[in-house]
Amino acid sequence: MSGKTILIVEDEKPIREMVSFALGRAGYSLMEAGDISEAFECLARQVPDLILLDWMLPGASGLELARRLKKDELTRDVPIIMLTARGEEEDKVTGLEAGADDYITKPFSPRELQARIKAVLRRATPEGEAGVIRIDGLELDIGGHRVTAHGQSLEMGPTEFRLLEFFMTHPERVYSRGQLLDRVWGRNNFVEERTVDVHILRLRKALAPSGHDAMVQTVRGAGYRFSSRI
Amino acid sequence: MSGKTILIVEDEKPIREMVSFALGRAGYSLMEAGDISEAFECLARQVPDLILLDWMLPGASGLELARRLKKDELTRDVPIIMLTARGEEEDKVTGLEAGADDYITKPFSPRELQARIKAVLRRATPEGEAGVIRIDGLELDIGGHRVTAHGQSLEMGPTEFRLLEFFMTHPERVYSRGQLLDRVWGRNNFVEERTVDVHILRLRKALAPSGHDAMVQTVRGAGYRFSSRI
DNA sequence: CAATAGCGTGACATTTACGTGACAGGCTAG
DNA sequence: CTAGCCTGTCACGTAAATGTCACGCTATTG
Repeated sequence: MSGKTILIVEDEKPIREMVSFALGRAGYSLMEAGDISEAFECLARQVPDLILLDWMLPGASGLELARRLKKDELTRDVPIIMLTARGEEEDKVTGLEAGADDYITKPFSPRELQARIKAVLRRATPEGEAGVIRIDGLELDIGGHRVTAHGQSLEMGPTEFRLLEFFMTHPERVYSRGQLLDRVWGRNNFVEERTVDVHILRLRKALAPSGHDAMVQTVRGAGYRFSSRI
Repeated sequence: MSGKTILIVEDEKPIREMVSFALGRAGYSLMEAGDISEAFECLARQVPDLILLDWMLPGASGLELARRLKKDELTRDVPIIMLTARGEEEDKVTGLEAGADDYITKPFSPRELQARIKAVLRRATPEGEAGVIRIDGLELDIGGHRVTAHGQSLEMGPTEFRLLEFFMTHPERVYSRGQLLDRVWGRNNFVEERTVDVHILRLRKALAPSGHDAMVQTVRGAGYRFSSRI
């Protein structure tokens, strides 16, 4: 439907074919590469909209490739999702440092993969340019990473900002702590669910000066909701 | 506490019992099937929230069952976790293509199983507009976890909300206290049947401000019914 | 009419869920 | 290196929710 092009760099053929099958059916255009040199061939032909990059590759590692991609002017803005084997948790940190936008632990399901891809593409697309969301006098400038109410600037930490960003793009709906961890913190991380409470508290404190803290609502036994209605 | 229902299809009884024990203690409602036909019996009775599906089954394979489940309208959206023996890597690919959402390699620990189940269930809830059910001026917004009547918000506890949600998705039909305990509280819990009465009372009180409490009707000797007709 | 089973309802103890302050570790800038 | 911010986790107190019971009312049965 969208016709986005995705490059997958993965040396294990079964996985590559599975991904190719699943994404092809989802309407994406696929380019496949089994190693680094093939990857560069593909990149020379067309700059994809997203890159799926295996962590373990013959020759140079996926990490190295990620670094090089992030240095090149042409591929700098192409989001990267790393594919890692289970238990390489430390690698995750290095991978994200190298410029990866997300990562998935193998084995993963097509459904999960599609969800991640959708999420990453949504984050990467020019939505950031246009983005000033305004609800009930509260303004969120995504590009400028700024929150204002009645001209007054509201200060908050990065996590609170992401939380508010998610809330303002998904208002009037309840999200459980688990869902918020998925959507705001990123998937498969090992953060306690109660941590969400603390950041909700911090977000409320940050919104308090303008009185918008009342929009962050607790739904007992269900989760939290951002709403202009009482 | 969530009361999600899980169907396990597995011919090896020891594994089935281990899983059943572990998940039962974790608060899930279990349905067990030893083969394909038993699986269909269970599915006819109730559509579960998740299916644990053994790869090797007598008769048709788990793969075949997965395919059929993904074709049926009712069970299309139910996530499936495949249970495979070690080293069936290719099967895994095929299984995921067939629509499985995840897979676990035997032997697995109850802890790992629970983690996977939790993860899959968390992702299963779709992003799209969860429907708003409206009966006779009473509106139930499932996604927003809200009940309104004529723009006025009606407050109630979590259990009352689940009860009303069940009633509004199954109106015009009488349910016994036992059935309500099964469907709203979840199976295998040890709650007195008379407790249902109390929550019916609380639900009626919550609906009273708009006069919709009359829709919760007592059928003497049989149970309760939610109906717009008097 | 009396006896009885079924149901409504207020009260209460316990459990659960949530808000909140405090704190240690990590990261960054100076 | 140090100071300061951000983050995740914990512990504790409080408010809400839950399950159970007892009592009384009501419909049903004989």
